[in-house]
Amino acid sequence: MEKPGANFYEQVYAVVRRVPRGKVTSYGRIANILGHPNAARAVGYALNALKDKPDDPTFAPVPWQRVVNSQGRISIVNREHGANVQAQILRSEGVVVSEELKINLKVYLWEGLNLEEIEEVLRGG
DNA sequence: ACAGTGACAACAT
DNA sequence: TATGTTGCCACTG
Repeated sequence: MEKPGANFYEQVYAVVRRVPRGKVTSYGRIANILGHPNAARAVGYALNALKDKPDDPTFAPVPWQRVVNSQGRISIVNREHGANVQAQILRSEGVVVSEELKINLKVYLWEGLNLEEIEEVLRGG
């Protein structure tokens, strides 16, 4: 077993790994899927913690770039060569990101998970 | 045990 | 549309 609290992070990662290439979702939607409707900030915190994890080879990569805020806007400021890193990665996946770092959720919003899939995630998948 | 922190979200101006 | 404010939560020292 793991310590209780850390499980939330793993659940967040499990959900994000299900977001397909070319689609995006929001911090709040992930929190909702996990049954914590008001834990959007914690989701962001969990993704931020990824910076310390990639070293572990048993840790499957998480497509963190597919998570944006409820307005469909990128919430990170990481820049490289004058362009937002997250925006560049998303564009490489086929997602149209405007100059203002906005994404049309009407087009690129991930449908989410059905009940069965959610239970699977909560079980640790 | 407890106050501080952050990749949010909803609401009020 | 653009700020500013408030509520939330898991994690950390």
